[in-house]
Amino acid sequence: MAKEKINWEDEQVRKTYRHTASHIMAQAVKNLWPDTKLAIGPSIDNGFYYDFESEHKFVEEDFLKIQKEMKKIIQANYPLERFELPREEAIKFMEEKNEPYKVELIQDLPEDAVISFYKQGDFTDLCAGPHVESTGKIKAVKLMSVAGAYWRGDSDRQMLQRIYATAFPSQEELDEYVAKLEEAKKRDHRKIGKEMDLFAIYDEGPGFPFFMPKGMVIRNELESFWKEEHRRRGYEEIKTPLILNEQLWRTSGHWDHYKDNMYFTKIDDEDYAIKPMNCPGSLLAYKRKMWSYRDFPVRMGELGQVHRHELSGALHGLMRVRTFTQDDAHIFMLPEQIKDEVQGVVKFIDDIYSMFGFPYHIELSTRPEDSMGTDEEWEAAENGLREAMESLGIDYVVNEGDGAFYGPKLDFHLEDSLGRTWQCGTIQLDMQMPQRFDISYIGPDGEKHRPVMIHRVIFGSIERFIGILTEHFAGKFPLWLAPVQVKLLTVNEKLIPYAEEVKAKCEAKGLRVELDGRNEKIGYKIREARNQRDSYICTIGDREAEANTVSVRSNKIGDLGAMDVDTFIDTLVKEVETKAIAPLFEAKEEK
RNA sequence: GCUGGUGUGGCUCAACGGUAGAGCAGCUGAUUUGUAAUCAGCAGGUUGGGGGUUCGAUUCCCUCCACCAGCUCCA
Repeated sequence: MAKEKINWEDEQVRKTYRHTASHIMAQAVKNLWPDTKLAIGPSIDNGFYYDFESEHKFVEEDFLKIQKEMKKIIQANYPLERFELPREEAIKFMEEKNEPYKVELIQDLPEDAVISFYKQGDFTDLCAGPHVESTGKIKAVKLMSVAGAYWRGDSDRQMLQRIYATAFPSQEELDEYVAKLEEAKKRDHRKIGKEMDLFAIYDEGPGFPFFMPKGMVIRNELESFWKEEHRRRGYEEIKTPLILNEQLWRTSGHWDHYKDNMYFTKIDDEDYAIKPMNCPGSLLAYKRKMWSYRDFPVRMGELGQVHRHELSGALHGLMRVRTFTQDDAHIFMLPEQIKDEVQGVVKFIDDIYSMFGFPYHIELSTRPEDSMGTDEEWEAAENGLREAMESLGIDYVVNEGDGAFYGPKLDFHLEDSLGRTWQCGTIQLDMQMPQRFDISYIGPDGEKHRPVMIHRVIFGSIERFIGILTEHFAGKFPLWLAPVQVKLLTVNEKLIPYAEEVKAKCEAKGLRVELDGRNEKIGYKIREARNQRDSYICTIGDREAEANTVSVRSNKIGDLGAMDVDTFIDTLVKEVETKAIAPLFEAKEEK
């Protein structure tokens, strides 16, 4: 059978294919609800969407109906025909079709733009292309979800209905994708957090997470690790208060640029604010004494808890909360030290992310509309970041207008289980706050000069980073972070004394160990330990007690068989010390 | 904040215009157990909050809150 070959690995091929699918979906929706107005319908990472305005509220029950209509269009195998129109005719064409969004799109095209359309059957859409030759080429489509989306991404404008869908060259590949999605949902940190009892968020405090004992283990390990890594790299640690007076926030510019995200309070009739960022506190700490250029760079680290009033609809488990701890640091330095310092932090972040095997990408966020400072200052700061990146030879994408109000930044984005990206690390170059707080150092000339300041985080926030870790490892954390490193299960009560001995040996070596000596069947205890994702589950029966062994199962690589207790413990200690993400044991041969 | 959806005991879910039911977890007892659930009993919910319609609402309506998806925003 002559099967047409599609190079699905090619991103451009996938995009073209799904873009055509999006036209088919638009046509189907127009067929079923002719009053619908069309906005835009691009392909995206794992599929495509189309934005509609319609009296009809699309619900999931409509999906089958739309898919059926799409099937008809696919079977009709309409060719996709491209044609171009001059601007005025193009506008007239879409006005006649009563498509105001399309008219607006055309009007906003540059004067010299080629205005092209694609026609399939009796459906025509404004489109730059390209497309596959005919609708029959599309083999498998599935509508995924419907959600609101602002026209042109502007929250002041009309909200449209966006239907998300995906398309694949075969039903098998589509099914595989859907199955993969289902699997990914099981790694959701909110689900695992509940199952493993790591953290919880209650109605009493939306966006204000509670960390339970097992979650605290992870958190404390991360923080100790963080402190150690920073000591090694020449950082000093400070702690600044959660509440500081309003004047400070006026000085810092937060009052003018960040007020909507802040919480306020009064003390003795004076106005105070709860800190949404740590930098003003750090600046006060800097100002406590005179600094010499010889002191630079000064690196002041702080695990600083901040509170931000995030929009209710934006909250998401530990990923976006209203209070979180930033693993912050502020670096004060000479202008000529910018490049080295930025590069140092980029490498620092890369070291940490690589250690966990996290894939990430970097974005350079430039000046936002609501910001302070002059164009020259911004340009200098943006160039500073650019140069540091370019001489490191690391790729980045530019995210226009997404910088902090005080400076541009390099953002490090990590992925969650569903491929959504979350900004974690960031390096922000600040030319503003040093001025606003009038900080200085004494240069070699004996005169006062203004230092440059970097704000930076590695994890981003402890909370978000734990969310990413949880999803990446599906709750099977690297041993050094695992809440329960060793779970001992006794086959019967007579074995408890031996199990206690093993437990004491583990504890003596600093391992987190739990003993389940309950009068339950071994299968029951194993099931529970596996559901809790305990790292090493050790079964202890008469055989083990006699030979001074434990029978071990790793939550990552499965059954390891019986092994000598001391060997087992020593290997675990090594696994913890090296912060390995995989067991140091060999997986046992499959029978 | 916006659009749409959801909200039943600790967890996962069922039911219904006539004042809620199961499994798991918990507790008690029996079972002393060899690699993903031993058996029995007990206890646990004014069905997210408030208001309305109704003889009667958890079920219908309104409103607030929270959660989910997406948008906007962001560590």
